[in-house]
Amino acid sequence: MRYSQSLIPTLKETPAEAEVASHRLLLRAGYIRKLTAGIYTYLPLGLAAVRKVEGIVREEMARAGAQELLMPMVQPADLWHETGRYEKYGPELLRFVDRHDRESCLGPTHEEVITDLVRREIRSYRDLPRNLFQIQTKFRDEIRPRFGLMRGREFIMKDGYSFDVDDVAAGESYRKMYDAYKRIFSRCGLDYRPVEADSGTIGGSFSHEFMVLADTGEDTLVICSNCDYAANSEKAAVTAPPADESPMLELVKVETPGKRKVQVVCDFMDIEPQQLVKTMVYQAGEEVVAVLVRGDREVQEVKLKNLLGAVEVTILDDKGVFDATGVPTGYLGPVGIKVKLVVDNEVAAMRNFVTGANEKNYHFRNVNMGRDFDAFAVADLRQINSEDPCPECGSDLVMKEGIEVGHVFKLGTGYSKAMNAVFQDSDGQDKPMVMGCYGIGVSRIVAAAVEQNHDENGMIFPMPLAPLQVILLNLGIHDESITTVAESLYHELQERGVEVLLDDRDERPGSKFKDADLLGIPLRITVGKRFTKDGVVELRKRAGGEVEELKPEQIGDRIVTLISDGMLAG
RNA sequence: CGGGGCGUAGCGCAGCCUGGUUAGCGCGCCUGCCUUGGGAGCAGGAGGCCGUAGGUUCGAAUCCUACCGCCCCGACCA
Repeated sequence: MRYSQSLIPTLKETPAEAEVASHRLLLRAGYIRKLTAGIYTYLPLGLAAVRKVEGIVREEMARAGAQELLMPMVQPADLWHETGRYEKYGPELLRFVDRHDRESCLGPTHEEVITDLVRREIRSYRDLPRNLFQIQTKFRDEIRPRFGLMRGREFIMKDGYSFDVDDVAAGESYRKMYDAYKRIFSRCGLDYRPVEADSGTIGGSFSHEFMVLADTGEDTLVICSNCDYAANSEKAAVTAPPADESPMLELVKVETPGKRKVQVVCDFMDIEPQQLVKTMVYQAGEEVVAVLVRGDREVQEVKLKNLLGAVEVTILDDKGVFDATGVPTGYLGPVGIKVKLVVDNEVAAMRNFVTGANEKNYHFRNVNMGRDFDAFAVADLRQINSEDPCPECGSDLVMKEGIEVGHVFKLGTGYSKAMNAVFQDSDGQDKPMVMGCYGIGVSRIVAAAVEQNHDENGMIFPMPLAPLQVILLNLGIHDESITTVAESLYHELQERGVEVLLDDRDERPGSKFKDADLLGIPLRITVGKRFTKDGVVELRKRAGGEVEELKPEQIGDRIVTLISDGMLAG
């Protein structure tokens, strides 16, 4: 590939829209261009990087026994009605009608389509298990696309689905995918962690996310400093403290005029936030629910959502709270509250705490559950933090930011039952297939790799993901001997199967060096003055910047060695 | 959708508050000379419906209204 004939529109200045490193650098290096919010064109180098990820995914999927197919992006609403997700999925599902007024949608994921296929084609337990995947452009009408390829509305995803005869076999399929995912992300040269995760809109009983560690990640992970425990913080179980056995004191009503915020009430009553319990009110589907957590804690809405089985929970504003409870915010409490009440298990273990009195300008002291109020449910409802112990071994936890690049789910029979995807078992009975589903954000991996591998000069691709392996700089376009060497190296490397970009532009050396750094190609060969003077060319690693000076005839072997080393790394 | 911000040349920005000749600057682009190991220099040049529509005004990039688009923070997720 000749630079002079390529579309690699590098930018000296950073476009104003780009915030994070991957977005900034992918734009600057001419890998991607935005068409509209959250929708990008992959330019030749960007596409080449995507193809590298796809290649690794395909190899590992094949190794794990999965087969590739390709499903339609446009899907009939009927299928989505069968599982109830046409309503449930929310506005992220882009719906439209075609010329015949048929309701349709753009596929954000393909459980419905694959299940429809499999229920038609698979009849017998003899045909199971099956594991099918595709690599395809998905569309999700994200509320807020951001960070370039990190969260687009249109993105490239590998999605796979397994079908098994029973839970045990499904567990085996899940494990195979889990292992394949580890190999994939390792081969991509990423620093990642598999973590326990919430299963979200996809549903299902059990799931893991694969998180690339990066400060710009949108998720927070908790990782045990001692054992293997790692989880998404929205899922991470908080260990309930032992019950406080101190005697219950008499309930006391205290006038607290104008004192509404936790800290203000605490200062006024001379207590710590740990002795106060706040009452948060949520709209959960049709119903309104109050949640009790300690004054210094945060409600984890995903946990609340799962407890209530709600599609969505949103915190109510002041007006909503007053309409639902008749009490202004700041004075809410569990005693005599008019809405469904759920309690964090930490609160359930407390004695003699302070809450609002459900009356403007009053709070209670010495509130106790069981005596003063009862709860609909007690559960782990709060956000974990770094002071909490590991739920597995009790050791300290570390919190880190992560980018979700993969997610595996045990789906069970939710979809197969809803869509009547059954097989006939050896005993002659029809049984629902047990499903799993497995996603990888292919285009997101490119962004994540850049987040993890860049410096002030540009991107630094790990060899397996690099769009090209070598950039060869001809610094003497007008010098015949230099050009002869550069051209012959170019041809030699190509013949040896090396992916090489020859910078044959009529540019000054400075520009070529800058662009080479920006593009992040792992190996750089420079043919210039030093060849004229000493007969050597320079070989430099983008990562680390080590330089070797070699005779042109030594380059080919050295490059081949470095590439194979780089492919194995990680 | 809630909160904040921004739309002026391909990119980055100034001008707007306080309306008034031909709308500027840097980078990039084109031509020529010169230069060639870390985004050189000189000279000349092209490129604007100042987001769109309406309004106020003798006069609007500038003031007002609406709409559209984009970015950032939150809920969503590969």
